[in-house]
Amino acid sequence: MRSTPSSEAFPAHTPAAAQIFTIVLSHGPLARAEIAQRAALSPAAVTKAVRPLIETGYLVEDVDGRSRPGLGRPANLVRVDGGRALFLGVKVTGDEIIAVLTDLRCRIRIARRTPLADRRPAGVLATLSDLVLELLTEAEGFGAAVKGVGIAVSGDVDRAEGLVRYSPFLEWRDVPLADLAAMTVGLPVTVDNDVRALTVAEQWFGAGAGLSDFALVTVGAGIGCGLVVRGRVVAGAHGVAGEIGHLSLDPAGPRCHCGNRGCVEAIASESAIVRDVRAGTGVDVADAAEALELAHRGDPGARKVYARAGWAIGRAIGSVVNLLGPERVIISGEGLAAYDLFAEQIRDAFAASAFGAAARCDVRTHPLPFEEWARGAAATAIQSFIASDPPKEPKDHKE
Amino acid sequence: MRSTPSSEAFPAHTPAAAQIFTIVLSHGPLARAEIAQRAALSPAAVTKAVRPLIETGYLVEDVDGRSRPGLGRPANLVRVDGGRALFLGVKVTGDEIIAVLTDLRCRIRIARRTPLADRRPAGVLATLSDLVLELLTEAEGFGAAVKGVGIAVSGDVDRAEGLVRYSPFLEWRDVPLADLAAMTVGLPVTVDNDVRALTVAEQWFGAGAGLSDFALVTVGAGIGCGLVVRGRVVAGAHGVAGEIGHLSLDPAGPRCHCGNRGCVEAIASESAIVRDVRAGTGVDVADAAEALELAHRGDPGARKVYARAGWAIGRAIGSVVNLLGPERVIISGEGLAAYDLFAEQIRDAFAASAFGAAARCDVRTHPLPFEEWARGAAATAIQSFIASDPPKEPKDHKE
DNA sequence: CTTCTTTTATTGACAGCGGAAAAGAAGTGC
DNA sequence: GCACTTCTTTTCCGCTGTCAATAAAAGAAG
Repeated sequence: MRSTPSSEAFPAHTPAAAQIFTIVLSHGPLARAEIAQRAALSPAAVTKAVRPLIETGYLVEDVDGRSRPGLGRPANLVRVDGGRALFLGVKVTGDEIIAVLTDLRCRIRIARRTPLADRRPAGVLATLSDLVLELLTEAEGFGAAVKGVGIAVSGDVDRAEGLVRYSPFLEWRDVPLADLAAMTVGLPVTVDNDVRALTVAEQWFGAGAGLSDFALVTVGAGIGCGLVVRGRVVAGAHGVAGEIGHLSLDPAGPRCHCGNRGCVEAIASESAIVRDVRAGTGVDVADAAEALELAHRGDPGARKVYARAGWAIGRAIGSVVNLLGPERVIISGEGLAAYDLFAEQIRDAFAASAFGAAARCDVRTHPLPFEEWARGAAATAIQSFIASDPPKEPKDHKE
Repeated sequence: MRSTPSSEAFPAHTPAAAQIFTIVLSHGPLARAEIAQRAALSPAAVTKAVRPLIETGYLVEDVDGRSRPGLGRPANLVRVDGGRALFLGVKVTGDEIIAVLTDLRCRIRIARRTPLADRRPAGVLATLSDLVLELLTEAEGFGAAVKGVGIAVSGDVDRAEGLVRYSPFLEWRDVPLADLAAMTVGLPVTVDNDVRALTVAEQWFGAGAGLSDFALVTVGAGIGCGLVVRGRVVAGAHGVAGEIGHLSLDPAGPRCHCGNRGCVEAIASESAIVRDVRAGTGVDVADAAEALELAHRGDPGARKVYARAGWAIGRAIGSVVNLLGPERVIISGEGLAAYDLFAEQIRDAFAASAFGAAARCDVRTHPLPFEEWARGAAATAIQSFIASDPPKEPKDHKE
């Protein structure tokens, strides 16, 4: 069976051990006693679960970790040894592939991007494999094995099956990407929707760490949303969830490619902003960057467009908050470059639409460098590795 | 401790046993083998978990239950003995209290309603206690003990604490209703938001049985929504969730009491419909029933108002579906009396706004007699009883 | 400097849950 | 009656996590 080279499995046989590891992963060095509290387990159980993880090197005792200068015996802190394992994260967009090599703590060691010539599955797979193999050879210098590969694709993705059901940008339908990729790279492969992948990264290593209910809103070429409810990323019964971009906010608004009017994406996506800035100012801006510059130079027409985008985003966040009551909403994405232009409108529109106690929700931003999407993919690989929630193993194709 | 008379606890000590009981409760008579499948347990585990439940009388073997006329040994079906325990469900509205006595399968045995003179906590509590005690004496004829009381209140309710944080209709703030009621009735009391309570009833005994992801939309005096994600009712980090009524659909729409424009409630609630029918027809209809009659008689102005309400409801459902991807949406509530007037618009607006695979969601209606809200409250009591998720016990006030 | 208090960590005994395998039970078809 | 199938139960067993007791590592108190 388990034919992958050097693939001793992760020694968290029990769900509790995986939970403990995840807690330590998200919350830095921790005392066993505190782990016990957070996991609602007895200290003894923690000791026993931690031991094999230390013996295999996934956890280490923090030597200088002497905390609590007050009473009692000081705690022996435990943390995850990031260098113990490596992972690859790959984000496939319509015109390029971004790949990162991360450690077990999802810290990026190397990042690479390659333009994508051919969007068809075979073409993507070829480019992807080259990039992955390149990173795999480079990874050899880091003294740890690569334990898994995560791939993030926008669209309707079935993670359990490793199947890309439909991706509009790539024009794919029912591509068994996990199996295909696993065959060429010889490692376990996890495939997930890009926004959900980013949400996992945020949940474990970012602004959502420790929260059981939060939402991640991405603003950029599209408007996306990842949802975490009771500590789990929402995937929806049909693999579709968080489609915040097509909430319709104004029946008199601009037409959207989805057929409706006044969708958030039809108002606040990059292409919508470029279109509206052109129409509103007469200046023939070529892309989002130029539109942004025009607004930053103070052009009132352009600023108005951004203000409206902020209104739409704030309204959309209000809808999410009213429906799910998250503890926090994290706004991220390339669109944050324009944040100063619509921060106020987002806040106002959110405050106006949030109902009752939902308004207590903490709305904040989190910058998102371009490798972040690929890092999200790596996070899903780490998640699969820990859960031993078997990703697509190279060989056996079970059903 | 456990001082409640005749309160031998429910003998499902393990989560698995509670899960098994819930499965049998929702899915009628079942063979142990099928229970094992649904619960992802071994048949042996089911046998062992079922035995004490049968010994205590909560489950019974269906004598005539010989299924599967085909091959193999016929199954011995097991079902919940509804008559083994009784529960009370109470719904508190602004001007009346509705109470039902149900059995363990949440079938209504008696229903009562009493007008409410005084909305202040003390007044409500007095009326509620009278009604509950009346039902408790009547319950003595049914040969089973009442095991718990559920109370449903609209607004912001913290079920874990049994606390009504804020109820606009009652003008309550931070009323520890569960403790207060438990003291006067001497039984465990569960307090929950009314829509969530109804959602529990739907999840266990109604159109949501067996589904892990669905939404319940109630149309009536207000527009509410209960959400079930991965088999659990969503309560939100701050106790607010499913506030579908204040999704804003049209910035040019009618003003809502929440301060916004074009909220679903400002278009499709009973009061909004009455207001708009008056304005649109010139007929001074007194209430929703008259408005409905006018529309049913074919008045085009009135019909238009209902059509617009249908549009708003369909849009709201579309938003829920885009965000959460439920398997099914159940439309219910007193507003269903007008369903023939806006069914088409709901369907169309939903279809137009649902994105991609989310459109596969099954949207259906489910009638809702007036006692149903109280039945929802009883369902929460049953849920607390099974989970032994301790509701508010009469005596000890821990924390 | 010794002793007490406080908190953390570990150990070993133990209970209980759930699985595997095998046997038993209750039918149909031949 | 016999073979076959499927459901149910029994027995045994491993494993997980709790409990209670103990060790360990400090500061505080006298």
